[in-house]
Amino acid sequence: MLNMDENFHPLQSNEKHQSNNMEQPLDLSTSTNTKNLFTIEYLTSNILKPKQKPILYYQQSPLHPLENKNYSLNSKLNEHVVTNISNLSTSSTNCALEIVNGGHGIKNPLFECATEALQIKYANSTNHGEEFLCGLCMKKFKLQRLLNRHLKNHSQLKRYLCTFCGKGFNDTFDLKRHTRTHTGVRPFKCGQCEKAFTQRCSLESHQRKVHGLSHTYGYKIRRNKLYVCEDCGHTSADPTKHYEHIKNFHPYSPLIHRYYDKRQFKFDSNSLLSNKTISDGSILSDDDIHIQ
DNA sequence: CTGGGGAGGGGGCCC
DNA sequence: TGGGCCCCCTCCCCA
Repeated sequence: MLNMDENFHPLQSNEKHQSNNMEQPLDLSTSTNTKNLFTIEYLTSNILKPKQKPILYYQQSPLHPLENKNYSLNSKLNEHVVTNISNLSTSSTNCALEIVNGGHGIKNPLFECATEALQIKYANSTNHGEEFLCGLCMKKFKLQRLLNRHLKNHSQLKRYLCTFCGKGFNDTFDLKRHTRTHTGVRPFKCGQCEKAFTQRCSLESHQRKVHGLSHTYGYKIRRNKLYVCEDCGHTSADPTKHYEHIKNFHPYSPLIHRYYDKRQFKFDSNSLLSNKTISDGSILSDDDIHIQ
């Protein structure tokens, strides 16, 4: 059983940053020679070596990749991006940067123009009857698109880059998961002790090994979805409360404009939001939420 | 050896 | 059909 933070209060900005524990974010600022800046050597030479345990949310400040300016909150960065979208679209860079993962990542500007991934894709995609075979590792897939995604795993060039450390991922969810190592967000809290984890499987492993608990889920059965605010760590099992939290505390979050996207919010049929009738200014109470 | 952190990779759903 | 997103299991590394 997970205990949601029933008395959530947003931390003050000076609480979110541990100045004595700050890593220097990767310099992704634009310049007159953007293409040279985004070389593989550049992107990999700045990856930070030492591991540092997160203490509070936000050890590092979210960085605007074009302007090389740090913001106290991810939502502040998003606010700036939103209000300066016209300037962003007319920037002088030859490689237009696209921010992903709520401002914590960027699309690798090298990915689209590089030919390596495409060469791998078209040189090794073979169809053997009902199966699709990877020519590099001989793995079989039921669908062409699963093979295509698998082929990207053979490329060292990653589609998405972390703005904190420059590490690359092919999946935005992997980037989001990785970002928690920088922000210190630990959504999965143990109900038996004070421990919290970045991944659900880590929590279940902890509960199984330390507390002797065993979950009742079958193999590969999906758990109840937990909505996580990657800005401040607020969690909720209720999509409506999650939406209201984002709207009230992070009004410039990109998620605000995607309430209709069922990949982001799965409202039930009784929810006002499911009918797209959003109530402005309504603040939901922070009830204690437990999920099995 | 054990527990925790982090990541790789595949399945599935929605846009 | 590809992209995006979320989830799962699994593995590896480290203290």
